[in-house]
Amino acid sequence: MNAPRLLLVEDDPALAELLEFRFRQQGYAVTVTPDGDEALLLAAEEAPDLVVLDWMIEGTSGLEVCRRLRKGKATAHVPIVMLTARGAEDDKIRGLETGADDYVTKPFSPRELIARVGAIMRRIRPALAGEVVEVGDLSLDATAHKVTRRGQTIVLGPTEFRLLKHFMEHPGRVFSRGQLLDAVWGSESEIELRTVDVHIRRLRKGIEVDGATDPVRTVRSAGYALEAV
Amino acid sequence: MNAPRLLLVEDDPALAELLEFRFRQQGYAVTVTPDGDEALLLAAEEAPDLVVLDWMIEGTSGLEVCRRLRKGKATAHVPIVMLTARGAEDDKIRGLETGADDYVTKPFSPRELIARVGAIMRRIRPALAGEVVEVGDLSLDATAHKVTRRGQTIVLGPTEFRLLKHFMEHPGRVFSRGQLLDAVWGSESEIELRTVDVHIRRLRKGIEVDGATDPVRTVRSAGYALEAV
DNA sequence: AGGTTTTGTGACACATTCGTGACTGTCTGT
DNA sequence: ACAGACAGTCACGAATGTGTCACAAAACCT
Repeated sequence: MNAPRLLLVEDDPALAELLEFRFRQQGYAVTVTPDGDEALLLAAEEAPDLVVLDWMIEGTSGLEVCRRLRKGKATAHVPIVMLTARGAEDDKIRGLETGADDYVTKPFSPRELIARVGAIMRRIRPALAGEVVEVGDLSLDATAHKVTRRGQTIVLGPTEFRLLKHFMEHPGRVFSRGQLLDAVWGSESEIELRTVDVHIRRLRKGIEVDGATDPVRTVRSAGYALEAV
Repeated sequence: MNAPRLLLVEDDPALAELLEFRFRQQGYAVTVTPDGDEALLLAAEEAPDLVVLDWMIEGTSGLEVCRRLRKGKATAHVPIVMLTARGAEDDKIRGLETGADDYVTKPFSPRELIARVGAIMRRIRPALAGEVVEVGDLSLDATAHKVTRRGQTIVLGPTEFRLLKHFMEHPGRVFSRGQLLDAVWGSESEIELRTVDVHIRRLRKGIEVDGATDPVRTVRSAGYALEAV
C-alpha cells in the first residue's frame, strides 16, 4: 500500500476526471484540485511524489504555483509536469525556468502524459523505480527489498520496511501517527494510532547497529521523523 | 488549534452569511460585522490575520476604515482585501493607495475571493505552505518541526514551539495574553492569562544561545512581541 | 520616595505522551 | 495440525510537559 502519490491540478472537470481515472489505473494515488491555492496547501500536507499542473487554473496561476512549490522546503524537489495550451512557447520557457521538469502541450493523449509522468517518476524518484535511496548511513533498495547500514545488511518485517521507505523518501520531515497510517497502512485502515509507536520501536530495533545513533527522532505531541545522521 | 483568523466587514446579510460559511469551510475562524466602526474595534481586539472589507458599509466608510487600520499600530500590517462595486476604478485606486493589498470587483464568485485570500494568507504566513520562516537570527522549519538560531539547533516543548511559530508568522507585532491564548492554545481554552507569562519565560530560556540578545520584547500592560534582531 | 500595578521566576502537583514488554490472533508454509 | 513470523492491542512505568501559585523584581505613577 505504498502507491506513488500524484497531485493533479486541473480545472476542467472532464479532463480532470479522465486523467484521475487513468492515473489510478496505473497505480497512482491521485488527489485532484481545480485551484492553485488549494494545490499549494495539498502539496504541503500530502507530500505528493509528483505534481501535474495545468497552466491556466483558478486562483494563483500555474507559474506562481510552480515557483512557490520550488520555494517551499518540503516541496522543493517534487517533480512538476506542466500542461500548456498549444503553442504557448512563452509559457514553456518560463515554466522550465521556474523549475518544471517537463511539459505536455494540449491537446495530448492521456497515454502520452502517463508515459512522461512515468519517465520522470523513474528518473527523479529512484526508489519508486526500484533503485537505491540513501539517507545518512542508511541505504534502501526497493526492488531487492533490502536495507543496509554501514555495509551491514538489515532485515526488516514488511511493515517496518514500508515505514522506513516512506521516511527515507521524505527525510527530515515530521509525520503524525495519522499521516503514517495513511501512507504506510493505507488511508482506509482503522488501526489504533498507538500501533504506530510499536512499529517505530520495531524499526528502531531493526536498524540498530554497533555504535550508530538512532536516526528516528520522536517529536513529542507531533509524530516521528527520520534524521539524516 | 491555530486557524487563521479573518475579519469580514460586509453589510449585505445574505452575502455576509454566504462568505462566512465558505470561509469557515476553508478552515478560517471568521468574525463578521456589518459596521465600519465595530470593525475597527474588532480588528484591534481580535488581531485577525486578514481583513475582507466591503467598500460600501454602514458607519465609517471602507476607505476610512482602511486608512485607520493602517494607522493603528497593532493593525498596521494586517493585509486587507477590498470588495468594490463594478467599475468603480476610482475606489480601486484610492483603496490601493490607502494600503489595501488586493481588491475584488463585485460581482465575484466566492471561489475567486477565497483564492485571493488564500494567496495573501500564504504570502503572510509562509509556514502554512511548509516553508522555512526566518526572523532575525531565528529560523523555523514547520515541516521538520525544527528551530535553529545562529546555526545551533534548538529544542522546544510543543507549546513553546507553537508560540514561537505564531510570533514568527507575525514578526514585530504585539499580542496580548488573550490573543496568544486564542492563537496558540485555541479559542475555547480556559487558561489563566498569567500562564502565558510562564510560557514566554520558557520560550526565552529555550532560545537562549551564547551572546545573543533576547528577541522577545515585553510590552508593559499590552503583551509580547518578537523582535527581528 | 512611597505606593501601586505589572511582570519575572522558581517550585510543585498534575496530566499527557512515549517506550516497552507481553499477549493474542492470523496467516503461511510444511 | 504445527511452528514460526508478523501484526495489532493493551497496560504500566518512565519521561516530559503543563498550568497555577506565591513571592521577588521591575516599572509606573503621583
